[in-house]
Amino acid sequence: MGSDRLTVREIARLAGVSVATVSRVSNGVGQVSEETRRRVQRAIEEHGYRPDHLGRALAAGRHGAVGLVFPGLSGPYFSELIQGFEAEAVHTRTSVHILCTHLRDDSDAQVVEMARRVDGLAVFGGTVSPDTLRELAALVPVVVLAGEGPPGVPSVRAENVAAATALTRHLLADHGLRGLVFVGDPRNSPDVTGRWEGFRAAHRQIGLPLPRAPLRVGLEQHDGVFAADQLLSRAAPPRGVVCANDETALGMLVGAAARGVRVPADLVVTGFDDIPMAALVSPALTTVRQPVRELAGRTARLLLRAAAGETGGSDAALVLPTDLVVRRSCGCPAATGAGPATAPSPATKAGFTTEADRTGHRPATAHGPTDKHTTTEHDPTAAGRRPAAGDRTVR
Amino acid sequence: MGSDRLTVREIARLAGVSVATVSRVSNGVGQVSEETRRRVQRAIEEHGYRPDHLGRALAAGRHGAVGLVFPGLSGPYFSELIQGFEAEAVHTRTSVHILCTHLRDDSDAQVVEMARRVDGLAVFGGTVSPDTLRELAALVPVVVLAGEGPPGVPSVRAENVAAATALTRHLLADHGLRGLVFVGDPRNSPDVTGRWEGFRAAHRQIGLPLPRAPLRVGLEQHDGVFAADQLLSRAAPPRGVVCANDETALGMLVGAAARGVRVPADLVVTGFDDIPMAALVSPALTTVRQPVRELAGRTARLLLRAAAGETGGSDAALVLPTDLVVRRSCGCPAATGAGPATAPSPATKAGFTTEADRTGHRPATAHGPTDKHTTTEHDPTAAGRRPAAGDRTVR
DNA sequence: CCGGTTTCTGAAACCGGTTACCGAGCGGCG
DNA sequence: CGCCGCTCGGTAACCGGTTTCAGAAACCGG
Repeated sequence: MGSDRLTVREIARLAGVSVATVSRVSNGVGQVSEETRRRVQRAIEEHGYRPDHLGRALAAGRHGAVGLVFPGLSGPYFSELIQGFEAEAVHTRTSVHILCTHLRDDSDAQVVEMARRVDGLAVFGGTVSPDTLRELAALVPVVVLAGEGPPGVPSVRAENVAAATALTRHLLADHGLRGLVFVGDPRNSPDVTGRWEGFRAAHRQIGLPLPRAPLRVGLEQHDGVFAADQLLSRAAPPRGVVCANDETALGMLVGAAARGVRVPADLVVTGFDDIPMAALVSPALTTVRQPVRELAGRTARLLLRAAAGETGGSDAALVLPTDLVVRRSCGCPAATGAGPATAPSPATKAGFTTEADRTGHRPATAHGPTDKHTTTEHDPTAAGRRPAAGDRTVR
Repeated sequence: MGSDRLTVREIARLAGVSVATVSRVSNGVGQVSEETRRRVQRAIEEHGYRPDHLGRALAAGRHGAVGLVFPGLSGPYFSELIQGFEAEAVHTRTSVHILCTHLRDDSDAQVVEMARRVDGLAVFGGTVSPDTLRELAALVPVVVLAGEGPPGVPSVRAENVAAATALTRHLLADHGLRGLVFVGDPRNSPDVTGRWEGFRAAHRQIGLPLPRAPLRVGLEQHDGVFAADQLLSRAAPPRGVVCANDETALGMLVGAAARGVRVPADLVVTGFDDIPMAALVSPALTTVRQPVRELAGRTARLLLRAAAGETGGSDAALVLPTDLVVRRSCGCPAATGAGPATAPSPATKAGFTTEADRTGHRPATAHGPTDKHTTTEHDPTAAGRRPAAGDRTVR
């Protein structure tokens, strides 16, 4: 009558076998005669037995979970990233623990705490200190997402510097703009740092004096509105702004519209990321397309492999290619399928993307500037994003 | 020389005590002499020992984790919700597992699987079938977030029906609009269902024929742009739209602007949620404010208490009050602090919110229509959202 | 000096699984 | 008929903690 909670031993008693046999049947390993298997199977189903995750995890020495650390959820970029990551993880029956460090000062300790509950950790670039990152890497496999880790820690990110350079050169050289302002805080994240670097590099390459300090604002849409208020109330408002991401740029558009400032006639605005709205606003946003879903997928797969104990984990930094997407907000005419009014920046390879179907593959061309740690690959399984008709993409 | 991995037994050996003593010291429970405590403490610190989470969890019969199930991450609403939930959980050293069910057909099985790895589950309304919900509730404590659960399962949601009714009545009665279109899919989530219900109720109350079927689109900004394309290309475009959320409404604004349709002169647009951008666009969006952060916090606290084994869990449905926020997109003049041009809908209590400070408390007035399961409370610890200057809020 | 507390510590059971190892039973073959 | 090898299934150790229980030592009042 010791029919307490449902455990292996209980099921074993009910089926008249040993715990080893129950475990063998429930896991489908080892040799069990057909007759015994059936008997055990029946006992399992009859009582709705499901092995306890903790016991199993303890025995296996594996949590069956990975962690995802990010600063906070702002905008489609993070949403997409998290969803992509989660989708990949759930695919391998691994659960995902999240940790938002945003605005928390004791976050490093919490990340370390989390590291003890998972088999691997994906850390968004810039969310934890390098020291802590090393400490984590000593505990569990770690992959840095959208940033670079210390030596030995693999990372996955999108190319930012060259893309930002090309974008800025397009404004400086092709449109002849001067006095551009960068909107975003480079200290915010490695992504923004890279974009700011590219912004400066373009000025250097063209032979212009280095730009002024960036307008340090957050990455959300209302931050862009705020930035517009700041910039457009100046005595001499800038003729163009390079925003750290699309949200900010969209906010800038809204702020400009509220003041009657016309884009691109009075003010040129560019974004970064190519979120769905970027193609839908008017004027459509000139921006840089980032393969967010693939970024997330790659990170997840890399991490899951490492978490599963596969030692063949590359410690390389994976850099995914990005595309400059030229639309109207930079002052270019609406694309009609004909060539651009001005030649694209010489540092980039120009090309047109025609309407591609949902599963269309993007060609696996290696991106230009790569350092020795940099690999550029293409994953044919990742679904490409459908470019809006009429987009002109420059790589 | 058996200095293998760091376990209690290993530390016990090193400190020359028993495992029980190590456990006592590391947990700070029981009686341990000062001298022994120091010796054990030293061994722990010297080797950087931290008890394994799995072993501890197995012994305690508690995972130290809760799950959060939601359809997908779209827009600030979900972001805010998740961040609020996570913040509350991390506060009690509980980790958060996430599961996006979006577009996955086998999600019910995955939710059940997740239930075996956590001490409690917060399930977003409409993401799992009622049957599965009951199954889950038998396994672990469950709280339904933004929706209603089966009897015995507590839930937390914001008031939708009355708010949507008031909003729609405002358009119908105060602005005299007819032929309104509801933009959003009521099957999408309980929230949208409630808003659609309120939309219909307002027509009924005014004595108008029931409105046509809603324009079924998603909840993201680009869905709103799509909806604008659909509606504005009709032979007789509607004079007003009630959008299921602010994102859609913002997209509608963008789509209207692209076609030269003026809001509110040619088209009246309203939203729902009062996300930060709603007050910043022009015209500023008339919408309904929802206490998202509090929604998340309440849910989390309710769940965490239940997960900790406290039996005093109320199985009530908690309904948080919402505010109608009248701005310009409905056709009302810019608020100047003076009275409204037209009287607010008689079903609602009108009032002005002046600039409140960040920690300002909202008065704990009970909301009108409450059923027997409904409680309306006010949590003084939840930070209020700062209303934009000039907003007119109606409750 | 002695019985009774109180304080401290350790051995061992337990949480719920997995699995190494071993022995029993059986069929086939020399 | 005896031996070998294979299949099947059970015993017990183990994963890494917590906790019960009992015993030893110290302490106290009478």
